[in-house]
Amino acid sequence: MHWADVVALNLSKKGTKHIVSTGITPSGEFHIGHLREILTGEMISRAAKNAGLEVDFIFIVDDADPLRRVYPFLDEEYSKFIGHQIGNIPAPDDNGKPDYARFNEDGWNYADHFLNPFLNALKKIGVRPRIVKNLESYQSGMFSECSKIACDNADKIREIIERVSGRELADSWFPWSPLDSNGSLEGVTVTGYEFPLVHFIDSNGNTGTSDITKGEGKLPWRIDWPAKWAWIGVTCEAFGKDHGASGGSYDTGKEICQLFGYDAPQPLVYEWISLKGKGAMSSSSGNTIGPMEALDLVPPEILRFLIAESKPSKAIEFDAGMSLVNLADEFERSCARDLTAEMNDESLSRRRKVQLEDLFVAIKLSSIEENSKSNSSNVSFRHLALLAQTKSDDQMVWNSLGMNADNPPSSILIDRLSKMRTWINSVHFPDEMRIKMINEVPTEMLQEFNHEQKSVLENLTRMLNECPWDTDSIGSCIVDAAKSIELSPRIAYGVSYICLMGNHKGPRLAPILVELNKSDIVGQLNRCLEFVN
RNA sequence: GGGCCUGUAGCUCAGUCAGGUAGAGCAUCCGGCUUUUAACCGGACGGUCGCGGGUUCGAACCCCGUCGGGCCCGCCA
Repeated sequence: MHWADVVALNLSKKGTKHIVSTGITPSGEFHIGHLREILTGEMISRAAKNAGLEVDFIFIVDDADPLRRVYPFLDEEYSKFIGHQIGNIPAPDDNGKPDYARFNEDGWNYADHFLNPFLNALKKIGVRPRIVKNLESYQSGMFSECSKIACDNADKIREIIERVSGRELADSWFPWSPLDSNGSLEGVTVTGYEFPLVHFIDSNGNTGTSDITKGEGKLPWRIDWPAKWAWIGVTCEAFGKDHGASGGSYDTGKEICQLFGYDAPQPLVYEWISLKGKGAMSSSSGNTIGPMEALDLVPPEILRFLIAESKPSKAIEFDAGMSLVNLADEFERSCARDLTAEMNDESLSRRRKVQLEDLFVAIKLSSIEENSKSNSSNVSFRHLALLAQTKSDDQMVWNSLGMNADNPPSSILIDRLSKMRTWINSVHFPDEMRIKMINEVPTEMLQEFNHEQKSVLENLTRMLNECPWDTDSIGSCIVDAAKSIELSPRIAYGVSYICLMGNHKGPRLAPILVELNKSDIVGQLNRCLEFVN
């Protein structure tokens, strides 16, 4: 059974109405790793709906969290905002400096700046969660009841956190972080509490009060999380393995939740996505790839498939090079198969059947529109990559695929080609997929040349030199170089690939050569010819 | 210190939760096609399932141990 269906099955045992929650702090650029958080939750929601459950899928934006430090993409000017809530400070402009103008005019804040492009990407991926913004929720009093319970039970919560996480909390620790008069959550020490006011002294020695029913501060993360479960009514949440560790925030949250009179949601811990060969994904390293960037390279189904086909416990290694090519091709191949028919084969082993079922569900979950079948273009990415590299004109690509005015390419395919061109022009496109002509003489291969190959090379060099430089003529030249001395054209192609690409095989040659400089090609062949003679 | 994940064909992995004679894709090789889409079609090669014990009629799968790899537990999703 597919992992999403397993979770759905568990949920169905607990009731028919469910709220599946996900949450992210928009403290910087989003990357593919964040997509796992959202898509894992979204796929559980879909599976639960298919199981006949009533499901609300929400995305909690933790914009009440403070800015932790001046990230590499930020100007040093942001140091004065450290400790301030990211939904309350200006967004960085192109130079990483705070954009006060936009902030003052239309409230464009730091959190929105990073969140909005991600939401746009989600739309393209077919994810439409109900957005819950943490900052607003605090300000509108949604957290009031839980905050009161937390403050009233400060000792119990302290006991839970210290016992479960094994960490010792400072004497001054209190389950509420007040905002000081400057709007910072850092360096503030709580000195007293009587509902609804928390008294504090800030880092400058100024005293003040914070009303916990008005969002003049926030609950610390380990309490904030279970408080959200309680007031929203979350019944299922997928979260990263950091929270899932023993003594982590899920463990403490589970107990703290009880104080709010609520049972913790069904958990699902997922593994991280890392960049292949480059370690963990991080927005500060230039190598990271964001959802928006990936969407420029491949159709959105592919990104969904990445998450759907891997069990959440599986660490995913990803890059926008060969990993993506293989992933995309696997998706294409799988779509083209008639899995329903394959599953009906009675002779299959149980395991094989389960495997097919999981793949079937994974593909279904990869479709952008719920419950629609994913469309396959029946053209592999490798193939399309070749065509896109050898033909600068789209129409020539369609012709090559046997498409014309009567049999036009689908909009899916047109989009796919356009993305392929973007990919090819990007740094992500893998070298091994790139068509490359060689300049050096492939001496080792040429040493193996027999008499026939030498003769063909001689013919080829001479004929190409006299050849009009268009696709048909070049094609004829290559063939004639062999045929004129009663040899198979195959030999001529083999010779061409070795001399021009340093390989025994290759893609259709004439359309590539026509794009290149004739004298360069003939020159290369001449150097090879000199060597064999 | 606590915990999680992981080790299966050259590569990437599925299969482990419900034990029943080892699976897929890629790569490689062979064949077909031959003015050739590194395309496509057909086939082959390829694994003592990290290691050692145990349970069982039967273990990649369950239990115990062990070795290797990755990661999380600093109020940071």
